Amino acid sequence: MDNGAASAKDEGLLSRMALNDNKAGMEGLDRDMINKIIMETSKGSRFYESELKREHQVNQRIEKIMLQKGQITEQQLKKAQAQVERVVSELERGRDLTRLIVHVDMDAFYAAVEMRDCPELKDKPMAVGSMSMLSTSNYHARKYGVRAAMPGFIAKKLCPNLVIVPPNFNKYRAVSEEIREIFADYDPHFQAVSLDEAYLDFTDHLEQRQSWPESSRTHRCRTNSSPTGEEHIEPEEAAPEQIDLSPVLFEDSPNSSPFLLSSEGVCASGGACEVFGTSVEEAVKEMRFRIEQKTMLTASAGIAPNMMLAKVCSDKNKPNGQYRLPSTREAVMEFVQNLPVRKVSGIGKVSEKMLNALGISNCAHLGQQMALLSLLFSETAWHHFMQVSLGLSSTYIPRHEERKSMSTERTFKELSRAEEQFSLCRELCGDLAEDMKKEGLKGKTVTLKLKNVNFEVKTRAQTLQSAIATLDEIFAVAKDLLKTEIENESPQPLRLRLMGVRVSAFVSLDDKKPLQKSIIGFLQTGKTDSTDSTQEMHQKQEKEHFSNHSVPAWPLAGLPSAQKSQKPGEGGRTSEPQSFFQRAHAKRLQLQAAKASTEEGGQGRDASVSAPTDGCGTSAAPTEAQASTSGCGRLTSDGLTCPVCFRQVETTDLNVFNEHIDRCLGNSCGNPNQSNHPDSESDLESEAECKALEGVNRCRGECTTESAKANGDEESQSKREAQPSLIKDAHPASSVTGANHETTPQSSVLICPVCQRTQDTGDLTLFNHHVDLCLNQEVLHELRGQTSPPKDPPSLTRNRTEDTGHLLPRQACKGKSKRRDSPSSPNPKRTKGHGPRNTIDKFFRL
DNA sequence: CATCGAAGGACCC
DNA sequence: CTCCAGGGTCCTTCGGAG
Repeated sequence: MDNGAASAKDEGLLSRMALNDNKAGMEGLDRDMINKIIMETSKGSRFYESELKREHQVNQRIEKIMLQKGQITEQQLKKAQAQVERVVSELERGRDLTRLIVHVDMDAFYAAVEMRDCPELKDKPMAVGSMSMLSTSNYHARKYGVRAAMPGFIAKKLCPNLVIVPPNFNKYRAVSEEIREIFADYDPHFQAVSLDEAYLDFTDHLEQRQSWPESSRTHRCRTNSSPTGEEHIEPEEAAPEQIDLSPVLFEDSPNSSPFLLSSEGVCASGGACEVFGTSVEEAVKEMRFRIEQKTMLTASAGIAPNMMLAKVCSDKNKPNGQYRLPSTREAVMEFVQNLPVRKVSGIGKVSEKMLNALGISNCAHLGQQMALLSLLFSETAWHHFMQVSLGLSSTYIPRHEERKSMSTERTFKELSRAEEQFSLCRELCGDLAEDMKKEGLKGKTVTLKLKNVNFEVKTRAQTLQSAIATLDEIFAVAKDLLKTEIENESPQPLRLRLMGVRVSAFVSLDDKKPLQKSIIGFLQTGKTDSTDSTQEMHQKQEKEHFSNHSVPAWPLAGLPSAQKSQKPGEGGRTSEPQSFFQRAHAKRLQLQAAKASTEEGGQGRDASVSAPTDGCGTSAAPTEAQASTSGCGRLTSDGLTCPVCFRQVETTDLNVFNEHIDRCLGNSCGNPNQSNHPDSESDLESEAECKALEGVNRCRGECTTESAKANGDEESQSKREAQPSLIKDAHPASSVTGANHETTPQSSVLICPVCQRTQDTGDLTLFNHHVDLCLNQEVLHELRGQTSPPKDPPSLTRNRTEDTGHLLPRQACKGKSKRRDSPSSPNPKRTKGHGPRNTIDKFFRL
């Protein structure tokens, strides 16, 4: 093709194909050269054509939007502007700068782990992945333009010397466990985003930290020589007990006692000590320091008043650094003004391009164009944009909820023969069934995913009456779906390059009555930390889940075909009550913490954080040290040391070594997460158990899916029950729901999660009523700027319809406002207008 | 007319 | 020589069943 046409095409393609130097470690490279190579390598491939096509579609979307934009009248814009301003002030009113949210992110995680375990890789450009796809690359490789999500063969063109190491997830998982233990010390409710990333709320920790003696903020440098031989090289024969491997003072081990510290504090030989201050920065530094000491890997962190900002901040000083954004409106606004929209989590390539087309590239523009955006995008989308532009986002870190689906997919050369396709399908179903079994899942929907050699993806789903879980059951459905597709293509065979099977719409497996768990779970979370309550025991099976999805943020996922039709007057009534609920919970925890610390120096809850005298047994000592995978792969004269079995593996071949680790992990803890749910309430003696319990608490939702398996028969249901207060609204009609409600907390007592008082009733309706009242008061309290103490029971009848009050008053957690009953709202159930309108809801409306 | 399931996408890591 | 992953979540649109 001639240059003109080609370049024009490339121009558009670049946005999809070109490397985006969004990531750290890519400054100052010859981007043009790199892009040229990428293009030349891709040209003509099916993938390339596919991208071209998508690019085209995006362009059409943009054209459409531009067209709509052109038809907007002054009138409309003006009206929109007013509307926007209203929302802004509402959001502004709810701005919360009191929290200290931290986002931690390991640097080039997978690559770093591999480098740590194989020093030879240290000075070479390397990446983890395969010839077809890289997961991550080290900083050395990034200089060549090699980065995550880039196929290996292209990376090789950019950097012929690139070493590609196959990923070993089990190892990363093990390391991840280590850092999570540290995270838990600062926020037992932290949310793990992925193996190497997490959000933590440091607020409580900081509060307690203020009164900590210096000894509690002192940490020892590891004296072991690192495989990488980085810092102080030390004699091999490190301490026999490796006490020096673990930070001197910290919860889980006797080592953490100040006494021990002092004894070692002498820092006899080379064992230097680090003392950290009481500020957030210091606390975060300390955390990073500990991570490095323990795993020999570095992490970066961002400190800000909310999740979205923290995330952006953690990227600021990426390799091994941290950045704090002051908790003042001015600082936040200024920070946001210059923030490129693409940096915001949730705004990807497509969104960026569309916004760019509207002349919006940074958040300042975003704010300026809100009126326009509100007319061109869906409510969910523009609300999100609005929050971003104001530097607002969730200040409450939600724990992960239970998984919603499970799947397996595989890419292969080209598969056109039906028999092979069927057998592959069966194989996938088998794998999936196996995985599901591990977590005790059963689902009603089976989805078959197919991608042909032209990269066109197609999904076909079918929902059954009842949930299934076995190979045969899944295959029976998947097979039909596949068959239909094959027949559909008739004479022509399906030329597949990928096939996947997914199961969703989980239902509580086995005996457990679906419902109750959430209720009980919720109630119990109330006293989650009171270590003695027997309820604790049950709680592990329930996952409290405030239903909230406050997932990070997704702006215009689907295209927001500017529905200008969206009557402003009708708009989002949904508020995210959840936030209130969660806040109530959070607040409660805070109170407890405060109480605990004043009374006992934090014996119960947070023992892990504040207590050198931690009550959790003594067996812990070795835990941190030994568990450390950092010792892993330590090259010795004749091999590597397995971090799991601690045996020498006679090999220098990383792959062999990794396989060994896999085996060990497979045996010992096939499923670390689900393996230790303390079922007996008796043994809490060993620290290990304490930990396990703690893990249950904090992982609830994230990893306890198995024991807590999906509740409810349908998600809607589970959401509905998330909140006790809503229960009363449950439609009796729904047999399922109704039935579920019956399953009242048998042995446990009803304790109001808000006021903490035990309620003298077994009747959930009554109880819910009480909770509602409490909640309402709390909400009122907050809305009034807490000037007025809990006042009389909120008028349950009041109902101002006036303003279509959008957005929740305070922290608007990510979008999802448009749904009539925002799933994230504490009031999950669809209160179809009738019935006692949820009281919480009412509040939001005024 | 409100709800729901299916299909297609965007995004994240 | 080999020519772009896999696991998830959520949003939006659309059409048919209730």
